[in-house]
Amino acid sequence: MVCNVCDMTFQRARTDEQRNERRRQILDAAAAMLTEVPVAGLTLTALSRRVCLAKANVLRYFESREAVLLALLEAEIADWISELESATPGAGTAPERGDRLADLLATSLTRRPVLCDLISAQSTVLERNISADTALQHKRAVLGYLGTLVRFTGRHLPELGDEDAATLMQTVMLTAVAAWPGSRPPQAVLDAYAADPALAVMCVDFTDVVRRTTEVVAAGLLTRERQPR
Amino acid sequence: MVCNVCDMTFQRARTDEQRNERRRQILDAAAAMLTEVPVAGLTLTALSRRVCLAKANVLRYFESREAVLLALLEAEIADWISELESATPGAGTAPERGDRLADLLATSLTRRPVLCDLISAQSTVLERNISADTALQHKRAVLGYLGTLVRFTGRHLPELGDEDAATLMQTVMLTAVAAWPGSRPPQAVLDAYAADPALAVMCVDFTDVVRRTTEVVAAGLLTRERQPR
DNA sequence: TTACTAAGATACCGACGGTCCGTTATGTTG
DNA sequence: CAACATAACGGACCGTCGGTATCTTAGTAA
Repeated sequence: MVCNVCDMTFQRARTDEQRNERRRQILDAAAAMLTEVPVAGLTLTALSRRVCLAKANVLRYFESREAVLLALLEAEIADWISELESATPGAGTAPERGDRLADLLATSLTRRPVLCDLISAQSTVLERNISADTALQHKRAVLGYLGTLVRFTGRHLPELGDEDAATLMQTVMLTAVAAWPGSRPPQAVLDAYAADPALAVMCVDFTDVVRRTTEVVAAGLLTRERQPR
Repeated sequence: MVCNVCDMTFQRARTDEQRNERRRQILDAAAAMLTEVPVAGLTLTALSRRVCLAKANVLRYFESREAVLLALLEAEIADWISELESATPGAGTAPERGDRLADLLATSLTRRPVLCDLISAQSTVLERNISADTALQHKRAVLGYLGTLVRFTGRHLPELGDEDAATLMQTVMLTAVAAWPGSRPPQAVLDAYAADPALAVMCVDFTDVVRRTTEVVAAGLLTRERQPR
């Protein structure tokens, strides 16, 4: 199946380098598809068609559909973090810096729908059908990224201790995960929301929720910092 | 298929009352199963076996598998709220009442794993495969419950305005949804967590996260209340 | 007793994730 | 250049999923 759509420079991957290239192609295709369909809608058949490979051959490179998505998640997190790291903390009072951090997190997450989709599907959908080995490896990777995020937070709000910085980041991530409109309801339902003013509340703005949560939690933690119980 | 396990007092539901009884039996069975398997693992076949009905007959009472779970979700929320309503606000400073509210929410949610499972699966899993009509009806019901929860919060922390009470409850629910260990990883993975101290962090305590988030967010909102930007 | 209606049971559908096995491209050796 | 060994590949296939169509039969009313 020589594909004239995909840029297959070789038909059969025989060296390690070529195999890595195949993995990358699969991940790229998955990422592209996730901009069109929700995580649950990404099927192996469709993915394999996209990379011009038979389904069995996708499973040759990843132990399961979930393993593909988990690998993609790690790549997306790494990319996001490297974007965050390029932002310098800046000056101002602690609340001001908290607000700026809130804005930075909210807008950068909003710009990465694929990442948000994957994170929010992580516990419910992804961590099934995975060998214990893969799961552990993934967890270790995520743990590393979490540490980086906490240090990042600490650099922006040094008045928070390590523990509170971790709490802040944890709360923000949890909120983001839950507030992400995972897979949007069908259009008919959205239309009905728009028609009924009472239901408009249902359409929470993701960016706004994440920003507000970060601001408020940072404020709460800073308050407690000053006057510990 | 006359079942000697289920308490089928009639074989064929012919009156409205009997049909409601069937619906209740189905919901009860689903609730019981959710204490054993995660939402994603509750299959129509298993559910129908449990209520001693053919699969097609379960779908006679609910438009789809998701509709069953959505109906169960509403029932569980209603039950939870009626438990919350029975708690009286009590006295003390605002932060003290905030902490008590945090504890109340955290412990009551922890005691309701089925509710947490369903809420956390709501956007990702449940709101698919539902007619627009059912979706709207469900959303309206949830909206009503949310309003009750916000009023409940306002009664415990009257110094928060309506808007901040809503923000608090929203954040708490979002955090709870995301922190809920949806469907637990396989036992082998859990064992490995226990073995590796660095991975122990992964086992966040749900009750603790919800309690802390509520406390901190309440504190943050109260701070801003006193000194609006 | 008979006839009608709707609840229940059965067979089936397409799509899913995943596996098996025969085929063949491709680098290596004579 | 030809023969070979190997492993990437393709496609047929499996069991299970949610859901539908259709037939059977229980329960009621005439």
